[in-house]
Amino acid sequence: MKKTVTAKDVAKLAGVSQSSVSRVYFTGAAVSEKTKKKVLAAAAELGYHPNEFARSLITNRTKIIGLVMKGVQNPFYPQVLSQFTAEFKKWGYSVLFVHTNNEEIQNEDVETLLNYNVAGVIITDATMSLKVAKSFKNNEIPLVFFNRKIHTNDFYSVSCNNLNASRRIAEFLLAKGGTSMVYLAGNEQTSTSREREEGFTEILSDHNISYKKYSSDFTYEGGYHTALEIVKHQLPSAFFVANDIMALGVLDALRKKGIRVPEDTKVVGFDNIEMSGWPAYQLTTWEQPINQMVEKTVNYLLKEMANYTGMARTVEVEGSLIERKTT
Amino acid sequence: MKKTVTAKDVAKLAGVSQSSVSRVYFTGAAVSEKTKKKVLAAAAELGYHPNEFARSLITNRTKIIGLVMKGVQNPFYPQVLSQFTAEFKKWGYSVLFVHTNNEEIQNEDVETLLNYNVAGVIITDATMSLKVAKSFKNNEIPLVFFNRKIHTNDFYSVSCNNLNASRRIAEFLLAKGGTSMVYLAGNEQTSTSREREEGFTEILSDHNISYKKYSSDFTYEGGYHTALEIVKHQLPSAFFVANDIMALGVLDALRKKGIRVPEDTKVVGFDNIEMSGWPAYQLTTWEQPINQMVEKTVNYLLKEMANYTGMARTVEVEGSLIERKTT
DNA sequence: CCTCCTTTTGAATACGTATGCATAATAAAA
DNA sequence: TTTTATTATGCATACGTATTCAAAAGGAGG
Repeated sequence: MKKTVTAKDVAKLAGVSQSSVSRVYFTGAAVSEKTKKKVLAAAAELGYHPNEFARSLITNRTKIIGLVMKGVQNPFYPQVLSQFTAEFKKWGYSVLFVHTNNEEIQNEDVETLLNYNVAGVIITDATMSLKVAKSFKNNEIPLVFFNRKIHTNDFYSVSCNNLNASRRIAEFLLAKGGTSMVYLAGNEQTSTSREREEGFTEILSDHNISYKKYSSDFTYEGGYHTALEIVKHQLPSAFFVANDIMALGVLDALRKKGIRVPEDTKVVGFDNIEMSGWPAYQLTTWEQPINQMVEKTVNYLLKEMANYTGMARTVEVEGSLIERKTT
Repeated sequence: MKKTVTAKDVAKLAGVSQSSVSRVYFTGAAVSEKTKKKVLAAAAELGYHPNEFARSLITNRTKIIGLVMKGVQNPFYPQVLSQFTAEFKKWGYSVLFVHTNNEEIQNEDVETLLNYNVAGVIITDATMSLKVAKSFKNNEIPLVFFNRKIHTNDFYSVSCNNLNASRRIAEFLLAKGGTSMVYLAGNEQTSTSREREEGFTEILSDHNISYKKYSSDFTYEGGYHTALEIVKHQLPSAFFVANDIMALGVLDALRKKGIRVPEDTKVVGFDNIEMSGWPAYQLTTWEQPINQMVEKTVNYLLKEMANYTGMARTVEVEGSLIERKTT
C-alpha cells in the first residue's frame, strides 16, 4: 500500500541511472544540465523526495541538531529556540526538540540523541552529568552549553558574562543609594544563578552594604511568593532578581502590598524578555544579547561538525543594562 | 577517526550473531535471557547505540513527529509544544521542530518533513496550501491541524469550539450590561479569528447591540496599539479580544489612558495563558483545554501511524469561561 | 578524421539494521 | 531414550542512497 518513490523509480522514468539521480540531489556533484532537467521532471511527476535516512546512513552524518530545553514557561527560551531553528535552517540543519522536566537531562533523552546520531547538541536550560557529556565526546558529537556552564573546562559553553553584568548592576544600584539589598536567586544549582550572585555580592561587600539572599526557582510564581515572604520581615532598598520572569512576580507582589517602585524599593531583573518592556512593568534589566549568543553557538557547531576537534572554551558576551522605570 | 560502533562489533565481542544483537534492541523479538545479558554487557563496554537511521530505512517508518509552529511569542504555543513533546516521548516518538515565519508553511520546510519521512505532522499556528497537504496524504503521512482549520473537510483538525465559546462570551458580556462592543480580531486569515468573531456577532445581532470590528495580529504590540486607536474615537462598553496576549496589550493601553477596568469598560480574552492569571492583569478569558486537545491529537496520530486510513474529522473541545477581574 | 583531455555516466558496492527462512538448541511428552 | 513441539540462533538479504572506478561521451585542436 505504501508507495515510497525511490531514486531508482525516478531513474527508470527519466531513462538514466540511479547514480545520476543521486547526483542531481547531492550539491556539488557533476551532472549535465540535460540529465538534471530530465531527472527533476521525472521526480516531480512521481513526487520523489530523497530519503534523508538512507543518506545519513551512507554519509555517516546527519543534519539534525539536538536542542535540549527545560523552562519553556520562561519566554526567554522559546525565543532562543526559534532563533536557533531559523539560523540552522539556513545551513540545512533541522532541530530535534528535547524537553526535559528535570534540571538534569534524562538518560532516555540522551539515548534518543545518540540513536539519532545528531550532528550537534545544544543544552540550554538544563545540565548534564559529566559521564553523559563525555559519551558525546566519545562519539565526536559537538556539544554546547548555552546559558549554563559545567563544572569542568572540557566543554564549550556560551553565556552572558554574568559576573561582570551583576557587578555593574550592583554599582548601578549603589549609585541610586540605599543601604540594604536582596538577591533573589533562581535555582541555586545553576551556574547562572550562582555567578549572578557572586558578582553582585562582591561589589556590595566592598561597600559594606547589608545584603541578604533568598532562593527561588526561576518562575513567576516563585518570584511572587518569595517576595511576599521577604517583605513580611523587611523591605530592602533594592532587589536584584536572577531573571526577568521572577522579577515580574516580585513586582506584582510589591504592588499587591502597596509598595511603590521605584520610590519605596527598586527592582532589577535579568534577560530583557519582551514582557519586561511592557507598560505594566517597565522593568530595569540586563539585556542578554541572544543574537550574539546564538551566532557564536552556531558558528562553533558548524565548525566542529565539519571538522571535529573537541575544542573547549568558555565564551561570554557582555550585554547591557536597560534602564526603565523600576529603578 | 570516527569510530562508530555497530551491531556487528557488539556481536563479535559478545560471541553472537548480528541478528541476535538486533533482536535484543527490537522490542518484541525473541531472545534468551543469556544472550541478552551478554549482548548488553558488550554493548555497554563498547558504547553501542542502535542507529535509528538504519532502523528506519529498513522498517520504512520513523519515530519522528514534525511539529510546525509560528507564534513562539505567544506563551500558549510553547506550552503546546512541551506538552506534545512530553506526550510523544511516552510512545517513543521525538519531535522535529519546524519554525515558520510566514503564516503559510514554506516549501523548504515541507521538503524537510518529507525528506525525513516523518511519521506524522502537526500544524499548530500556521496554515498549509491544499496542494501541500495533499502531498502528505499521498505519502500516507497523517496530518493534524491544531487550533486551525483548513478550507476543505479532507483533513483532521483539533481545536476549541470557537463558535460556541464566543457565543457564550457574548452572552456573558450582555448579561453584564452595555450597549456597544468591540471585537478585536487576530490575523483575519485564520479560522480561529473568524470563528470567534462569528459566534460573538451572532449573539450580539440577535440583541441589537452595536458592534464594531478592528483587526490586529495576535500579538501584544498589536493589541496595545489597536486599543489606543480605538479609544481615541469611542469607548465601547466591552472588548472581546481574539487571544490573551493581545488582550494584555489592550489592558495596558487602557491603563495608560486611565480607563478603569471593569468599571469603565470590560475585557475578555481567549486561551487562558498563564499570564492572564497574574495579579497585574487578572484577565477574564476562555480556557482552551490544552490537555484534551493534545490528547485527541496524539491519539489520532498514533492510530493513523499504526494503520493509515486518512480519516478526516473536525474535532472540537469545549473549554470554559474563567471569570476574573476584568469583567 | 584522429588524438588527447575533460566531463559525464553507469555498474557495483557499502552504510547499519530488521527479518524470512532454515537450522540448532532446548523443553516437553511419551 | 526417542520423538515431537517449542524456542533461539545464524545466514543471507533488503532497505534507499552516496561514492569509487572504469567506461563512454563530448570538445578542442590539429
